[in-house]
Amino acid sequence: MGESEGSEFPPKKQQQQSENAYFQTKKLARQLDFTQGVLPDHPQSQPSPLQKPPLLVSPAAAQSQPQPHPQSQLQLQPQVAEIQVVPQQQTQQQQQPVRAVKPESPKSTPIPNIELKDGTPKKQRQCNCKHSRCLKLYCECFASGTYCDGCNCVNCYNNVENEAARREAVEATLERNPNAFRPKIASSPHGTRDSREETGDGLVFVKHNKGCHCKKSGCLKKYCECFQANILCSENCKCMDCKNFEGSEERQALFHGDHGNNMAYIQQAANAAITGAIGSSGYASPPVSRKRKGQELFFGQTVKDQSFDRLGHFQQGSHTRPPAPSSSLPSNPVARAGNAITLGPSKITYRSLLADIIQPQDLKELCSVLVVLSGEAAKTFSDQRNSMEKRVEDQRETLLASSTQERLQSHKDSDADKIVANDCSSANHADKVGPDDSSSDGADMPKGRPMSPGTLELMCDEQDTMLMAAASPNGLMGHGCNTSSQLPCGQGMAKAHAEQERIVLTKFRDCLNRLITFGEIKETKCSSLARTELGNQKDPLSNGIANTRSGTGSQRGPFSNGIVKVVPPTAKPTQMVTSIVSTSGSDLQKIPGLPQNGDNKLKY
DNA sequence: GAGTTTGAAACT
DNA sequence: CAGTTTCAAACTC
Repeated sequence: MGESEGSEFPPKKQQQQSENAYFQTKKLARQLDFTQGVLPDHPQSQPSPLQKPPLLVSPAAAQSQPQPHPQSQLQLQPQVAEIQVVPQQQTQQQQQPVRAVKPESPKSTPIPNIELKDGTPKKQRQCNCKHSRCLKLYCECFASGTYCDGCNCVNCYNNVENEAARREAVEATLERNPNAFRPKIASSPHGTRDSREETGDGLVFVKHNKGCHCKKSGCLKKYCECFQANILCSENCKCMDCKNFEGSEERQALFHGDHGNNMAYIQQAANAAITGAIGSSGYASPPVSRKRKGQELFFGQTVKDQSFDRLGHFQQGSHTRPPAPSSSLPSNPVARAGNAITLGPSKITYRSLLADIIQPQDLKELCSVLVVLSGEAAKTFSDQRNSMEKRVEDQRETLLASSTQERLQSHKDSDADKIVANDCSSANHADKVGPDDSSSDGADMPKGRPMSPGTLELMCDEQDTMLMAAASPNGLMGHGCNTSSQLPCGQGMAKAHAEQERIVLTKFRDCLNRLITFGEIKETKCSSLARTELGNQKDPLSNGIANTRSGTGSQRGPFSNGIVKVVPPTAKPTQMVTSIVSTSGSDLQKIPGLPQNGDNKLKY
């Protein structure tokens, strides 16, 4: 905390008086003088080509969990080739801040650039901080968890060169408010609005966590964080004379005739499609959260927003929003169903990138495959062990027929075998304990839902006996492995178990890897789609972001509203798993007793 | 571009 | 927690 002074900048009251001294100190520290005003490009003499590391990080991380090490969440994350949507650089003022609370208003919503963090991205925003050293939440860069880069700030400490001070500032900020770096706009389970027409039963309302406190802007200017975030004010707000509510004439007037608004939705959708795949609580990139009540954001597959309908959805009546409108103002109903979130009355659905890749039946099939694999491995090992037993027996007979000295040696071998046999016995004992344990363990298992034999079989470590018995339908494993056996069955079983486990885990790993691959493919598609469409947006109202399968005009209809449609991977789910599993090992297809049909069904 | 307004953040 | 101050963005001219 030697740097505490660094984070404890302008000592409150005396700041103005001692500002000179303060800055002098800081100048000493930085040996830089930015008091000359705005620097053209890199005021902080940022040496590294540090793009504003889309830090998405910190908010996301903070979102997902408490921050034991807050500072660590504000690190660069350069290697991740994640995609982000940033506003198109129009004017500097229009540049989209990274901060969740600073999305552009519909009026001036910039067209976002979807950029890969591979070096191509452009800077999102440039702050102009002068007195905060960019180490307070006043600074959008800092607030968003990014380093300043190319900003017009003065005396900036929000850079790598001043990481220590920065870290201090982060800590201090988090100390004041542990949620400081979390997204302010969040969807939360809520729900009064009927969503039966949606796919799910839950509702999620997007709203400002803290709410705004506007007094004069009517919440219809970008001073208002809610408005800026393109959401309606909620019960969290303590605003006065709010006009940012469903049914507000002023608000409608604001949006009517402003087709540019739809860019916001495109941006939202694109962002959501790209970054939101992780979940609603994912990255806090501002556009993701941008949403308007009564208007739907569609991340997903079925986009059915109507740019005009959204206004039609506004409640009629009350033009004077009650301070706590939530009850009467069902803001942003978001129906969540599985991995899909449907917002609002229309059908904008948020879906995970993996939503179409894996389905319940696929999991069942996968489990079946793994079970079969396990059994096959057990059988194979049993056969091998049987042959080995035979060889050992033969050798033993040979030894018995040899000389006395040889017999002595034979005894030694025999003792060794006995030792192993004892191991086997003990192992078996352990195995025998297994079932008992399993019965007790069973209490630990999910109750109410008995585990399937297949699942139990997969629990190699915990229930060896059960596994071995069940995994060898022919009773192979039980053969020759009892406490009286003089054979090294303990080793054999251990090996068999290990092999079973290895095979199962290997296949499962392959499966997961392929799943990841498919997810990445889909993500890539989404991002390229969004980029393409956002780059081509001419008439967002009529075209918006089209279906990636642009050739299929028939599918264009529902997406002719400027919302991204996330096109699922070409592979069908079942085929996907088939691929995932069967292609991971042709040996699977040789397993007897399994369907070997050559059709598109699963082939293990 | 300068000045004003605004509301969040910071502080008391 | 409420009131005040500081701050930077939004806005206006």
